[in-house]
Amino acid sequence: MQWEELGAQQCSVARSSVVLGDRWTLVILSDCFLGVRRFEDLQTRLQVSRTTLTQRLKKLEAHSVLERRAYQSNPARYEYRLTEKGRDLYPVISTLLNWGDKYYSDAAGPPILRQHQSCGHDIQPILCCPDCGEPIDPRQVSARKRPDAPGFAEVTRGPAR
Amino acid sequence: MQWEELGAQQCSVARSSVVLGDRWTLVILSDCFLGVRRFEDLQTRLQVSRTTLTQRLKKLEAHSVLERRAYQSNPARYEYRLTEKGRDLYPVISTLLNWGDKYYSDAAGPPILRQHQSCGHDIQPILCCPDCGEPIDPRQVSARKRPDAPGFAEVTRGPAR
DNA sequence: TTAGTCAGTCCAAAAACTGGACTTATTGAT
DNA sequence: ATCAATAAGTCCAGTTTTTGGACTGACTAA
Repeated sequence: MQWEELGAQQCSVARSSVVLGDRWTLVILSDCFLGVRRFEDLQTRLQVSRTTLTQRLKKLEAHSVLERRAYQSNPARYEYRLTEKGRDLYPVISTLLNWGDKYYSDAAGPPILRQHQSCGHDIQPILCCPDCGEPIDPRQVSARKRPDAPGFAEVTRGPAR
Repeated sequence: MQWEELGAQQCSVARSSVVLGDRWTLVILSDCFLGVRRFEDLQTRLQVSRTTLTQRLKKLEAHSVLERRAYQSNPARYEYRLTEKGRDLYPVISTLLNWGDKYYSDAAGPPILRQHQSCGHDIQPILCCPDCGEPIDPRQVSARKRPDAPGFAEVTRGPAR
């Protein structure tokens, strides 16, 4: 299956992966959330090849995750800013950061600290239920296909038949 | 820069991307959270090439995100289960699902519904502050480098100098 | 006049991904 | 007893992506 065809799948993660699913995109976006906006800064900080960076930025722009805008002319220079759709990825980047912090940071702690301005604490945001407000325990969430949604192949469960 | 070298970066998202950053891994994990455990089921549902699926499962196992375990012998057959580290990715998959639901689902709504058993509602989990309990507004979270962490190149900000 | 900045493009080599055929061991149906 | 099916892969040659590094064009500052 080709990259783009994945988007036809009946699954929001698959559709999202068309845009986000590669080595660099999430890292680029993470830098965007830190305020990095320029080609040169991204390239220097991430050590990604210029060709790949160009392609990723174009793709993110094409999908309206980033907006390319001139910050000067003569010569024209551009910067990349998160759109609203891009800013809506904050929870994804943030939870990914939590996971990386938990499993891949060294003894001295996470390399980047996040402070909640409202309450002043350094935090790692957690998932909560928007209805009852409780922290989410994954085992308490059951997923089911929308009844009328066209489907995936059935899942084999349990021990061998 | 090569794939694995990315892990040496001083950023948890970069480190996480070594494991998760490709077309297939997030989709595979999403299926794992839906209870899919077998090679054949993953291959059929996702239409990923067998070679790539093999490689991804090996990688996820090597990073202790999935555990490969025999569910029968003669002939030996294996299934893949999320480890605790794998289950800790639930927030990432879940927020990714939210984003895909918001921007890529058709008029009939998201293809997969999630119900919170504790309160009975169909939900899309949101990020909250573990300290004050409030829903997170990204603009209220400031990120800074841990003072003693070895660093990235500085960021260029504002208009041209 | 020269060097530096910035946002890219261009290239050939290397790495990753593809579909499909094949393997091995077993069970269930004719 | 034979045949087809199931399951978890391996193997291969061809295609697609990614890479590092050199290069470009329009400026600015020394």
